[in-house]
Amino acid sequence: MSVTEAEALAAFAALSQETRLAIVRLLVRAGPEGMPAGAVGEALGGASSSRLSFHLAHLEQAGLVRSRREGRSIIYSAVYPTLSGLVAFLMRDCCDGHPEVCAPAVAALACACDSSSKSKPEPEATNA
Amino acid sequence: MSVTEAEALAAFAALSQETRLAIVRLLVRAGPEGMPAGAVGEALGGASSSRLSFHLAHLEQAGLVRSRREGRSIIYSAVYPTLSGLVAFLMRDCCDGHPEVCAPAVAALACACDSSSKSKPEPEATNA
DNA sequence: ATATTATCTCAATAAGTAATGAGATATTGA
DNA sequence: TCAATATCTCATTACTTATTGAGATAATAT
Repeated sequence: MSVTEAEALAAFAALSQETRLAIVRLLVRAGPEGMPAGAVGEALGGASSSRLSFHLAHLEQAGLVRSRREGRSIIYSAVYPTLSGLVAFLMRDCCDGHPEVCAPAVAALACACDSSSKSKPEPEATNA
Repeated sequence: MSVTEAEALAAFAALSQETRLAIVRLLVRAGPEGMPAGAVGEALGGASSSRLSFHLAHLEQAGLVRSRREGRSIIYSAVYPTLSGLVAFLMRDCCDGHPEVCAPAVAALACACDSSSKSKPEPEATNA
């Protein structure tokens, strides 16, 4: 759950690239089960295999995604705890001296996660 | 409050550099009033003025900080709505298909912002 | 074993980003 | 106006990162 500065830097760097940000968004939406590299490439509109592999490896090294082999495919999935930790890292700093600025961020989250944060207080599955 | 993909990419790129991340954290803690460029440089342990100016300009272009002239100093301050929007951007994607993964993120925020999110449901001051 | 599918690895090239140092601009006080 | 303070701008150099294409590795089916 806690993210070091080095980890945050790596994660931000990974997220600051168009292809990688698209991959992360795609995998986050794909859910914990993830999807094979080939499907990611197709969804991105045909990225070359080497390029795709490069970005997936970068994301994996940054801890934003993970992979597992399944048959002849390699399935990639988002690592939700890293995303949560990144948010916590930013907000922790944010709150440190001026808690009042956190309200809007929490409000934004509460809005986006309306059904989960208000109706489903169930224990998390993939959090760190 | 809404952040486009291009804005998110710019913000992530800005946050992925050690000096700039340190600046943002410093300014976020400095509060809405901000602090002069020179003080930022000193707090960072003596960065050259050109280097500091370069990074501050980068952050300002990414919408993470803003500046105003005050006497002979230029005061920089964090733009909280961009940070909130960035969080909302990530979480919006996160929630889109799998709301259950948001719970940990919200919990992390609620924990970090305990006093503000639970005791002070006052209207936000700097949100977009 | 061989062919096929799926993905990774490597080397080369191209492009973008950061640090440095010199100098320019703006504000204030003598 | 002149000097001092505070910060920005520009050019150079060094470093890092992304793309491409060829080829290697792993798993499966015939």
